Amino acid sequence: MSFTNTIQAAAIKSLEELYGTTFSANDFQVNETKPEFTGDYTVVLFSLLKPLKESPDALGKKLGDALVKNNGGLFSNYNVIKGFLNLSLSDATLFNLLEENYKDVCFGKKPLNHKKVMVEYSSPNTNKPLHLGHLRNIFIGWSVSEILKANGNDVYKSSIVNDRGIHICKSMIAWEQFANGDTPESTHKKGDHFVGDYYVKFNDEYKKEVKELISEGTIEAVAEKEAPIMKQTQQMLQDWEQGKPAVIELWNKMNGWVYKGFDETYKRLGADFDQTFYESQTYLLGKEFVRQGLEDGSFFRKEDGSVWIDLSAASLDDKLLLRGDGTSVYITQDIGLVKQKFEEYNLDESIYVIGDEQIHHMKVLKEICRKLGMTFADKIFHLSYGMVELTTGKMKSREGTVVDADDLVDEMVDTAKRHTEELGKVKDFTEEELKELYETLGLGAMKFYLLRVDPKKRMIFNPEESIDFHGFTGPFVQYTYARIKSILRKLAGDSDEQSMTASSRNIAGENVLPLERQLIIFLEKYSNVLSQGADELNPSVIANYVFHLAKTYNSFYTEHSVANAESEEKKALRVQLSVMTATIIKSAMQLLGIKVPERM
RNA sequence: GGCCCCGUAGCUCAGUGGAUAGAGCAACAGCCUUCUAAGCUGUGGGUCACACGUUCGAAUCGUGUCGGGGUCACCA
Repeated sequence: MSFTNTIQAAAIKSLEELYGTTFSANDFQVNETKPEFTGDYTVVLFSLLKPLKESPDALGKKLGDALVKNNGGLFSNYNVIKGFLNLSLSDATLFNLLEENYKDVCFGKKPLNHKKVMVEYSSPNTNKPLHLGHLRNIFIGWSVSEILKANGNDVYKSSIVNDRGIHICKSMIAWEQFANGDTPESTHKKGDHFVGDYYVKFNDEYKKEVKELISEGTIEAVAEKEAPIMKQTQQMLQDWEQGKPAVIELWNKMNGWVYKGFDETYKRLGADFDQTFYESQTYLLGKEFVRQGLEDGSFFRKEDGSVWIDLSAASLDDKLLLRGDGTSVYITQDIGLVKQKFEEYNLDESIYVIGDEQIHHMKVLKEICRKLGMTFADKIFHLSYGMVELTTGKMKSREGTVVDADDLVDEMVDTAKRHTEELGKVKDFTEEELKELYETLGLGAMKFYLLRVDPKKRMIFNPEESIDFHGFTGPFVQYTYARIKSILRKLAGDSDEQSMTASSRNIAGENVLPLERQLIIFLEKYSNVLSQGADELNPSVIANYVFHLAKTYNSFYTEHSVANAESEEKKALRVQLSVMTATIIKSAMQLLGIKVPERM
């Protein structure tokens, strides 16, 4: 229960004693007091005035008096401005809050819900390397998984690899025709980039052939179908489905190159999966499923042999499930996979991290499951996130405006290196330590940048201005952490951390200063933010919180000294505040997949 | 055209019923002999797209208009 709720419960109790009727949480609001007013929490009185036939001032005074008197010193005093009753917490309350929170955060409080959830994310095609869009997807998927875990759920991270289909054959054909036996090893290229180059090569060649045919008098639509390289590709897809050994061998070889490249990138990004599904397997499940559905009359066949489902009941159009020639379409494998997921893992929820362009697709998938009486239809959740666009418009691979994931990471790590060298604070670091620090900072900046925005919203990335290292950024938060650790290292010289953080209870005589008060109250909110992040499946909630926490600490830090505090008691309090802040920063950043350095 | 999402400072974004709408960047002015200046403090910057409505109270809820995007494939 959050502290706001505690206060509301106290207010309800007081109101009931004062007026002899019952009240509920919906009758009035309790908020945090705005900084320009005195107080910590505010009871908004307006909604109570009419039913109680009171004036704002009279009600404020009655309720304020009662709250101060009846809660064992919870509040020190109050003030009433217009319809707002502002309550100030007593120092004793603040110490208690800190103490309780300290125990929860530093020694762990396990939340209650215990759902089995699968989070599917990344889901790349094996014909080209990962790009900026994948990065947003990967960071959101990974972070949401960790946030759900931190709230006590069993989470399986999964990925579906789109490893078959005409687009995969395109890069295969191009390699066969133009590579002269080159490999990633022989060209010293990362496998996914190597294969991606042949995908581009295919498109160049295809365009050339179409143009040639048109110049020979073929009309465009025909030329597009008749271009020799396209016909060869279609033939290859058929050969693949029939399992022709040479094609399968090539397919395995090239996908192997791509996986090696992906693994490298995932490793660097810190992304991991408990289960990887392959479309080359799930599409067979889907086909089998369609066969059954056709038998029991859930689906129908048109004259050309294609198979459909009627979704008019959900006011959607008929949906194609299998082509006339028996090959499967995009949604066919999805149906196979959804069934497999729920049957094998007994899930309470299956979350798909997919772009918002596929909202309709996911709606259709859900509707198909529902129509087929699959009980898990309502446990499918599409976590749709907005596309990442560039200031110059959309990313298009054909126009070469795609921001490559590996390139961007390299660039960020380089920038981190440059900044660090300019500041020159870690000259005593070894090569290894420096390398690690640059990765921590570069990736931290990038992840924070992509996660601080609400996933649902589209976001715009300006490739000209590189991602910042100042202000509302990962490195800002990392820096705050490093500064705290620096203080604690110095203090650890005279006493160990245990006794440093022992207790602030014996400082009751001291006044808690405004900046200390602010920190204590802000720290208390963390557990709420955690559950909010899980409820909304939204890492940006965490990112925003941890930034404000760091900001609050920095203000405190510049005003008050920890090591040279006015008294030993003050020092104990400030050490405890520092330890708490560092612990929460580390934990929150971990949920975003961001490491924090001891020094920077 | 139908359905869905979005519109808040010059830019990138917070803020889903409460007080004078906030941050970061950019601009300007200050702060390092004291725990790390990747920091802190301050100044300027707003018709919360527009209109009407609901409410004691609306950026937030409802309706409509305008503007931007997505989608409605035998592409994935």
